[in-house]
Amino acid sequence: MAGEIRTRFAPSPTGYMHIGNLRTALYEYLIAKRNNGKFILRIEDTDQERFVEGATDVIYKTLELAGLRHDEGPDIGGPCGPYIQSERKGSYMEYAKKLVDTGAAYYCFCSKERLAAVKEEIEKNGGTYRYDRHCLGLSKEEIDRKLAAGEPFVIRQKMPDTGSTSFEDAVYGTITVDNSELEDQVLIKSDGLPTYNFANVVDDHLMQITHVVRGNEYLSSTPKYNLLYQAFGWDIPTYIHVSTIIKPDGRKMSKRTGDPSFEDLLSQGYLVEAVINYVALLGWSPGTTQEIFSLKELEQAFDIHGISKSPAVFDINKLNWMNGEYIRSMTTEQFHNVASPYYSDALKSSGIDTFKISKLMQPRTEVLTAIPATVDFFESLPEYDIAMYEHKKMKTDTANSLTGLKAVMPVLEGVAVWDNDTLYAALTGLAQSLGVKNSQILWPIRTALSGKDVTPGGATELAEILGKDESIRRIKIGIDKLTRAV
RNA sequence: GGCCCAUUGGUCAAGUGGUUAAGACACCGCCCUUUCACGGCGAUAACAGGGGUUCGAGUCCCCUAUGGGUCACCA
Repeated sequence: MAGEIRTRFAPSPTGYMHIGNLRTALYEYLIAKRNNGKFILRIEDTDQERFVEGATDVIYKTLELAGLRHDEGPDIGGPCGPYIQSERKGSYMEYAKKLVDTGAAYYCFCSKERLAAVKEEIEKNGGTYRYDRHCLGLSKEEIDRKLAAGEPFVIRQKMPDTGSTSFEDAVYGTITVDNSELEDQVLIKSDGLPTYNFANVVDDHLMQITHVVRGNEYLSSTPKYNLLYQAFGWDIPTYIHVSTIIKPDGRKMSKRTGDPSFEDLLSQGYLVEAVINYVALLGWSPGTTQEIFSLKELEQAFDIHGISKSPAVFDINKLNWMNGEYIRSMTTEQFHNVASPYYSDALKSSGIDTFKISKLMQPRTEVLTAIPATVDFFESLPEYDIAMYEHKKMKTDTANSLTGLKAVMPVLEGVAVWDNDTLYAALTGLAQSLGVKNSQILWPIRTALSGKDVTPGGATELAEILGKDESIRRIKIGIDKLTRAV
């Protein structure tokens, strides 16, 4: 383990994996892989009040779906277990007491009521509340007496009275904060469990984490962590703080405002690979113009240097494009596999060759969920307005559409092989012999076949898929409609 | 409010004192074309503002503005 790069993903189980979390996990995974290191999963569940049933399963499932395999974790074990903080609670108190012994921490018996009162008083006068160190001056005897009497207590970190604390961040550089800004934060809560701030440091050390990746909301508490590392005499990890992912309106992505989680995106028709690729590039640049990266390629290319400091807007447009790129790079068979669930049962049992539909759909699909509404007309001809036959650029109107469709009938009846090429040759031949533009024949047919103004493929492609009988039936319907109107 | 951080086109972003300030998405136009897409070509569009330092500043320093974070026995 010595000398090895070790990163960790340390979510608290809330039951919702938002995109920012996913990106953090991804970066941690990539840093580990890039350096032949280990990627560790640790569950931070020290907040009993926020416990959510089944939430850890969401985490396992997401990592697995995303392909971010961890090397150590609650489900697979490892040399630094247990990997669930609530199962490690015994050791935190021990470490906190070590700090008490060296004077880097102290017992505090202040009630929440007293703290609240002090805070209210200070804020009433426009001041900034910070714990007033009421218990710092307690004598040894007094402390022992209170402890023996079973009084509830917390353990607080003692911040230096003077000077300042600096730390290095791989993204933001050197950051210095005046020690007077630092509060004597709680390390051990009155329920005996550690706070996140403390458990995090202890566990990162015990698990020999070398690179800590987290959201930059932790930037301001990092000096306190450094002080803890120093008090213990432990090595300080490389900090990598990443910016937030925001929405076009500038607000943070959140579950509350209905923003999609990783799983939501998948169910909205995005491919895992595309989401991973997109998220990797949200806040990181490879320094080249390459944009399409498989996870394997990211493992090779990822470099901390390319992480950006400023927040990134989650742009669904670009994700759409990227999803389309992934779809287009598939083989037809692969696309057919992912598209098939979006074809209705009725369509699949209609005798229509859905593989041919997939062929047409592949270059036209960005998001899988758009498929049903695009192919519905294959299943049954929708009601449509004959105004659709009028098209300026195609030089069609209801009158010449009607004559066109009538002229088309015998050609279709007589065609030898019912496929796109043959049909196209026959119909353009017809147009030529009639002295009209191809579009004047093909546009009315496409309209009659689909009843839609936009279709995935042209008249003859649709005709091939619909088959001779159905195509002719639909064209007759078109002729009827037009005849009644003219 | 104190402290910390950020700011290159609408969006993602390259850029580490000397560039005509890349590339991509979106948008717009043209080509291809049996609609739509795909593909190809092209156009519009940016260093937040002001002071310095320097022969020279998107790059370094200061101020201002705007945005974000943080100030819990939450993580």
